[in-house]
Amino acid sequence: MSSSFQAPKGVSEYVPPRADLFAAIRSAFAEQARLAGYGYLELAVFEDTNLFRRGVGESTDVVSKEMYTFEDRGGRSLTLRPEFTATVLRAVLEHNLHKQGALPVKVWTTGPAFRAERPQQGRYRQFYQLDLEAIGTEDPRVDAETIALAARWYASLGLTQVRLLLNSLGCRECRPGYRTLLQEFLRGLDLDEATRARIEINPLRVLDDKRPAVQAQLTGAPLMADHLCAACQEHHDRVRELLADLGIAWEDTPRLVRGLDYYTRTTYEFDHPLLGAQSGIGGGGRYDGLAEDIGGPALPGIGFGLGLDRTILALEAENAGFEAAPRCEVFGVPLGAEAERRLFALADELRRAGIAADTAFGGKKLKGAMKDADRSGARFAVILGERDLAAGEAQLKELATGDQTAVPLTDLTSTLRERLSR
RNA sequence: GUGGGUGUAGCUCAGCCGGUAGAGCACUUGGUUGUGGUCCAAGAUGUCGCGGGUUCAAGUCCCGUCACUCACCCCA
Repeated sequence: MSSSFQAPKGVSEYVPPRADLFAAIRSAFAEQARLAGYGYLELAVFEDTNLFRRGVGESTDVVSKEMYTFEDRGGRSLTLRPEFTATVLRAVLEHNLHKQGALPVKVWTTGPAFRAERPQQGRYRQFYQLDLEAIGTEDPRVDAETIALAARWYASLGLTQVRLLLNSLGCRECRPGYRTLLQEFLRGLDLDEATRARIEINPLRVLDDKRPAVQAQLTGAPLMADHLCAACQEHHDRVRELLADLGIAWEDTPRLVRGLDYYTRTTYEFDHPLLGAQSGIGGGGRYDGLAEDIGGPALPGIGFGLGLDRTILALEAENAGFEAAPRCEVFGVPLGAEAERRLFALADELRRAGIAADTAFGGKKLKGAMKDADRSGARFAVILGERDLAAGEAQLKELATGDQTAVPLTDLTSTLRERLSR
């Protein structure tokens, strides 16, 4: 019997044991970020609507039809963040992080984002991302560093089928000319009305249309890769050289375009072949004009957003074997009130020693408490009854093998620590 | 947002041409007065997603609605 209510349409929620996996992969990312010198940010979940209008771009689908926008009691227009980069950059500028220390400012954050799309597996109205940004330098080494960080994280989770799709979208010097060239080409094709409208608003997007009928017509389309200016070409070559130095594989994907207007130069996507239509598990790129677009100084930057929901799905699809640390290693089975007190204290002592411990609650009989021990996933059960108390010992049972030995009560913690490390 | 598919026990699902709801797993209890997982026996569990309609009778047919899901679109 559930209540009269359910979570709003398309909101992804996690409960144990899946939520424990969710927390564990986020912790694994935090460690990667720390090792590479990225600081943590805790930020606003909603913003002035204009931040996204100007940052993400009016011509994008995200801004034009997918934002959760509302008016607060003071009549201000606010929007639940549909992505992280605009918020992170706004916060970095607002808190003057770019003036306080060395550039680039290296930061990361995580949490929910919101888009009003029709939900399906891997696409939710409330979804979760990891976001990492390096702000304040054009050095191609930060492009490679951020890409490598994401790739190392995927690898640390045991994922082996993640593909890195790489492209360069040029800059304010070379893209306008290419854009015009592409528009001229596209106008000559046989396309539906919505796509023709897109040619005028956001022509690059037409390139990664998935429909075969459209792709077939695109074979001779001009590509950004053939029209990069000298500086962008040099930058792109350097990034690829650095990735190769690190042994990170990628696929040059000249048709790759991302749906957010701010991207310049390096643009990429992490893709997982087992996830169907929602195969993009992460993506990012450089946004050298974004800071100015939102009214700030000229500060180049690069970063990515990685989807936690889709990463969980990828882990499950690959059966990757990454597991959260166990919630219980030792389970106390008490028989009687005195044993309950002693094992309650033992659990506390074990936890202080860094060992996950739990005990049966509710005055269960031996059989029921042993069943709880089994279900807890613990390696060891500590059984304590009148007889054992009288003898000053407890029964230590290894659940997988059934081997049971008596251990003096005073030696329990040290014995468990020793046996668990084997 | 567009076009399909599916909603039956905690989970996975069966349920024929409308006739008053089932299986496996999980769960509870017992076989075991101090031993789980295996085995044996017994038991409990459903607003058949929700609302309306047709009918003597609806899980089954019709309409609506909600949720999930597949593709497009979008992107994480």
